[in-house]
Amino acid sequence: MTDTATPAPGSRAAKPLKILDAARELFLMDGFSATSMDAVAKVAGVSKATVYAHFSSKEELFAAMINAECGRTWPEITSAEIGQMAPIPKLKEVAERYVRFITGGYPVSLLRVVSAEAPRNPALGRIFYDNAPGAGRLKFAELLRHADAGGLLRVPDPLHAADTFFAMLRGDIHIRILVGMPLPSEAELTAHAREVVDRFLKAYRP
Amino acid sequence: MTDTATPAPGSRAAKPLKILDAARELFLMDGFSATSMDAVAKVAGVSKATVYAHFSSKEELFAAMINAECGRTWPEITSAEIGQMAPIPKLKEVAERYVRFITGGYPVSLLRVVSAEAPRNPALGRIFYDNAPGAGRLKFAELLRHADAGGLLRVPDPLHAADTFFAMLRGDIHIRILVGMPLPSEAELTAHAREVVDRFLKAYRP
DNA sequence: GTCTATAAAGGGATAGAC
DNA sequence: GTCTATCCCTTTATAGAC
Repeated sequence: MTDTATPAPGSRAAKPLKILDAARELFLMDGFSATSMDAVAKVAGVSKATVYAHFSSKEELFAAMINAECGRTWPEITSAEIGQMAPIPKLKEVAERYVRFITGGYPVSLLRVVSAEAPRNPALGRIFYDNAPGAGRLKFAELLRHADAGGLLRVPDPLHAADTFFAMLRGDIHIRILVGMPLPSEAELTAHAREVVDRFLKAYRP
Repeated sequence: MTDTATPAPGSRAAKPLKILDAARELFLMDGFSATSMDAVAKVAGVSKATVYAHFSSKEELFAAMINAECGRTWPEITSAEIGQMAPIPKLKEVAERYVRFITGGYPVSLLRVVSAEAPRNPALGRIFYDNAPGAGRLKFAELLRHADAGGLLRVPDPLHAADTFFAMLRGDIHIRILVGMPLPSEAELTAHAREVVDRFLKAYRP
């Protein structure tokens, strides 16, 4: 299974990776239909026949790209060092990280293309969901269960509370970014995250 | 200005409307790039040359369609009869309507195509935002200002609170639908709306 | 596996008749 | 305004040489 390791630049398996890189860049920027296999080949620095030697169709290349991106290790919104914090700083740190994460260009682009193709390829939507938002909510619900057990919060339905927490953090901002409106300033983002944590604590206070 | 009224089926201006109808159907289903002008002409029941006689390019037709859709009267989430209700039933009614609205196929499709084209056409994103989510939040913020004045809630930033309210209602559900996952049952939707209203009231209690 | 060259189909847009 | 027919380019995908 040496193929799964990152290959050296000159090695054989370097080309499929270059193709996937090019596919990511173009599909995420222009969407599925507006991206041509010619463009992918050009950006990858290979011939179009080589692209087809590794991915039998445009649909398959797109699916492979989405799978690869969803399989990535997403930034650890709820990481190990957070586990050691006290509950309230923990919430604040998660909020801060999540807001930064969802306003990043890359997750926005990924959501855009996945949602655009979802009517024709719901399987990819499911993969995206399970790996990105779905994974985060499960972890965070666990954190809320602990906060409940510790008596800090009263959370009868941790999964729904996790959804509410992240939804509040996305707020209006996420939709605005999705439709191409300008990003709020860093200060506004921080203020937003803090306000949301305060409201969330109040809403789930015992 | 007789052109602005709905023309009779046989009249001259009926064709531009048929073209716009076809454009809406196809663009919302397949996205901008995957929709061909041939298909629009076919669905509209006219020749392609006629399409170009009214809309000088594919981009212009798309923009005209988005403009027309955003200019529509959106369902009155905050309508006149709601204005007569007591504050809490008012919130519940708005919540119920909003959840039904955003889970409808049509608003989801519109958001999908607008967000997909937003990187290349931010002006359309702005039009969409100002007419749909943007208009709703302004109205609802007004409602919250009244609730604050009446002493029911304590809302220092009504606009942010309105964003929070709608974001909580979108919750995880909106993302799931965007990426093509199945809709929750009617009962789940109702339970969700009620839970959110309760949490919101608690979070903004004086 | 990788290339160049090309097939076969479909795309946006227009000319010219009525 | 509306049609038919067509131009010209791009697209996906493959054939065949190395």
